Amino acid sequence: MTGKKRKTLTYTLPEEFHVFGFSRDLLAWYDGQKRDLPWRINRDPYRIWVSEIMLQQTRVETVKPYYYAFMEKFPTVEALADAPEEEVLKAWEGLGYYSRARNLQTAAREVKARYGGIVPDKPEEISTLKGIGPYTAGAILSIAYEKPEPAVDGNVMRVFSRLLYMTDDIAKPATRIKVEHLVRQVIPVGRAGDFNQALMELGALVCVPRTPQCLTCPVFDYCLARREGVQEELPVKGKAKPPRPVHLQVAVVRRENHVLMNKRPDQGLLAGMWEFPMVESDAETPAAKQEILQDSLRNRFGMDAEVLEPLMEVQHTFSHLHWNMEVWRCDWIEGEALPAQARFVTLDEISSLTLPVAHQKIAEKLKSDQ
DNA sequence: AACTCGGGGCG
DNA sequence: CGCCCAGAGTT
Repeated sequence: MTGKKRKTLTYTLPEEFHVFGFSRDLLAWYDGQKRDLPWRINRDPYRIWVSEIMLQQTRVETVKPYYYAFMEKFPTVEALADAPEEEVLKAWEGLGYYSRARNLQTAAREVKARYGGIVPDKPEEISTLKGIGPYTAGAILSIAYEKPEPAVDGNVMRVFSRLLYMTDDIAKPATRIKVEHLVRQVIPVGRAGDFNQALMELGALVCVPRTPQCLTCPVFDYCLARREGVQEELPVKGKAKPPRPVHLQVAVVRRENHVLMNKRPDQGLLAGMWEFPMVESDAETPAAKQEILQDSLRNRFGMDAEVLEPLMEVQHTFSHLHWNMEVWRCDWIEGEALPAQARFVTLDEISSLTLPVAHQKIAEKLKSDQ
């Protein structure tokens, strides 16, 4: 009965918002309750920038240790711009969404070359930098430069959907545009950065996804969803597609005390990271799996190897993929001319390469078995 | 507008 | 287990 399409809804701010009440009460709460976070010690645009990139789709507690290490290693735009790409990727290892790291360095080099190392403070300039989308542009401009720009992330979407009883699907891009227009109307002059952070802080600490803590909410009085008792039904969000299963045969090819590793292409999934060679296959029988793996090693690495026995199975789920990995112990037989992206390394050397978590699981087992 | 792109924490 | 996280780039 209920179709997917719905009449377009428009929202206006209740009168209370216009008399500074909402912004004043939210900021007062933020001034007293804000967390002590490492990117809040000053307003250095580069420090804010790095934090915002790391925080994309990533929790504060996860980011903290990476942030400390990253700022230690790359303290300035120039330090990041001049660093080897491999080192930047290594600093990102385990954090996920690795294109963030590559784009961040690309943008740092752009800032050094085109803007004299100064992060631009104009929306139309900063938005051209790789990895800086609508949210991150608004966050840097408001927090570092006090520009009155909205910074609408998942927290702000949730907070506003409840405040204004919005039933739009927050998974849709059009909804973010609506919320940006609404936020723009309530940014207090001179405190844009704190206000945007206060909205996010509220979403992170009080107006949380499940079981929002309305009794301690500083803007309880303004919330239309709470007024109707529907705060736990909001926001509306369409369901994501389940991850697609992928079956992989993985080779641990040993040659004396070395293991064959392969560097993934510099585009696409896990770009530029190292892995144990593997091949996608829906083969059913062990013999068929062994043959496919052996053929793949010959075709891709010009190598004869014997696929001996199963070592372990590894499951790993991404947002859109589910890897079923069957790992095989293999022995190198012959073949010396490895392609450029492949190397034999010792177990100790593996830890200096940048590996995705799924392959770290394999490396750990090899180390524990030796 | 839909898809790709990681990994972990929590109820 | 499903959901969500200070989203952006590509098609």
